[in-house]
Amino acid sequence: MGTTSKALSLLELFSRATPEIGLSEIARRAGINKATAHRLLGELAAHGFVEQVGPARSYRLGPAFLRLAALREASVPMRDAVRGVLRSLSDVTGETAHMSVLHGSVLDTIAYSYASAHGTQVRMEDAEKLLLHATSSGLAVLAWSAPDFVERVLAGPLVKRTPDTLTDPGEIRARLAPIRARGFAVSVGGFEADVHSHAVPIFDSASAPMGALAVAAPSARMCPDLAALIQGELLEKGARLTRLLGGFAPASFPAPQAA
Amino acid sequence: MGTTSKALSLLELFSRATPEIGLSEIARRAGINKATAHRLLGELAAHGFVEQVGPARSYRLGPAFLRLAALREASVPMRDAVRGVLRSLSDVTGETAHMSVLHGSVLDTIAYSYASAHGTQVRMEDAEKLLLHATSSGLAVLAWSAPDFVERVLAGPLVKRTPDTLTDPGEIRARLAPIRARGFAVSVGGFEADVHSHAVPIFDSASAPMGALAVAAPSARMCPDLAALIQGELLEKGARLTRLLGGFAPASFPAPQAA
DNA sequence: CCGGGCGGTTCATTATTTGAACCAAAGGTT
DNA sequence: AACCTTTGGTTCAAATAATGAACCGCCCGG
Repeated sequence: MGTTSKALSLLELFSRATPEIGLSEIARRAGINKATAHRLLGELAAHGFVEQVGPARSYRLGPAFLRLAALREASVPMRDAVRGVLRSLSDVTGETAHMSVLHGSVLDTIAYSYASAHGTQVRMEDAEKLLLHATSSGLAVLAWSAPDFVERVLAGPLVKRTPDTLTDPGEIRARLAPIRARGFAVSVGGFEADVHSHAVPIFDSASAPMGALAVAAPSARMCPDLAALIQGELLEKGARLTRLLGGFAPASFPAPQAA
Repeated sequence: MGTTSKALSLLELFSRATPEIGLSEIARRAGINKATAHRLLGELAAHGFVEQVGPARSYRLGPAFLRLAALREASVPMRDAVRGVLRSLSDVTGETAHMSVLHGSVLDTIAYSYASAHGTQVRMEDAEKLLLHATSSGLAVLAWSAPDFVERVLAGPLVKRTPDTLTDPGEIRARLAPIRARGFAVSVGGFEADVHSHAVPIFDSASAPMGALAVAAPSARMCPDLAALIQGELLEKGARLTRLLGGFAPASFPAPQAA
């Protein structure tokens, strides 16, 4: 791994749960020397990627991301399209909708939308990184991924997040064909207990799955009617989002109008 | 300069005008070897900071900024506050409002808002980086900056962007005291010809100027009434924004209610 | 069919990164 | 108040990683 990668990986340490971290803690979590961490953070800070704050001189993500995210949006409008789709999904289904994009072998949640209807909602604040084998979003992505990528994921350690998490490679592999046939994936309590979620893949311009659109509901509220509603909405909105982002569903993807 | 800084500075090459750049072009503009650029871009790409696109394999800013900008917003809510203030500023004044933050010795424009009123508007798309000596925003920041920082800026090369750009260190120095007394800075055609702009500084939690809030109007439309309106609005909205961002105006800052 | 541009790769040379040991300062505990 | 631990930050010789000229194969226009 290059020096630059080490520096960039320091940025991965920040999360909603830990938005500010001290020097020693960063070095410890990243598994690098304190002096090295200090120098790398200095370089990141010079470019506005991190900044120091407070009397403890803790580090947090810097202001450069405002500018760069705006620039990214200018060249690849995505946020607005995603937001609109999520809003309408959560409105219609009355449940939490979220979108995540593939990053290495995990899914990063980039946006979510809560419904105003119910008191209980599946919350997404603490689910920034989704595991491919443990979520409906992950299964949706795997189902349309290249076989060697799937095998690499299934070969790696499959963390058992909950008692219901699928960790048997064979079982997961067997689930992918039905997902491909129906166009969406389902997970019941695989990531968080008592959460029933549906997901459809979103494709890029090369027809490769680049992420997933999902609706998560409390298991207690799931029923055939709600499931049918969510599935129909996801297939329709997923197809629309893929188009909005300039992507194409592969020819093998089931036609959305097939009810 | 460290290796990491070189990699990060590649990100500065992207702009609204050039959102996608090829490998050779990147190496040329950054003044580094093609092989080096290739390796650095590879590391950036592995973390989602850039991505390759199209048959030409050009590079553009990557999707990681969506996630990181969202995280930055979660720890330092800024964008929403800025947006709201800008919107109301451009509505009330009928002119273009913009916000920029200090980054080294330039100002990065992070957001702007156009008014719906006039056909002619000062456009901000091509003004991502503002020079401190040539803009009202820059003068507003300089007026409340530490003397050694001011001297360092005035010592450096002062680019003459237009015939009206101030480039005499002595003259600029002399302008800062009146700015401090009134609370806002003015620039007439110093950055773009025929643009008349006003700006107030925005302060951070240490009462240091972290950026500026500005209103830019075509010179032809400027008159005493409009100037008075803009000045009053800027002082009020600037004070509010400083507070919204968790900052504090220094004791020396003129009270906004002093009409 | 020939340049000349492109993206990407190789490998010996070189300069940069690295980390143990070291500060001074700031709590916590006895 | 003496002590221990941990904090952010610094130093410098040793070791590792970055570097760039030359090199592909490719595609496009002449």
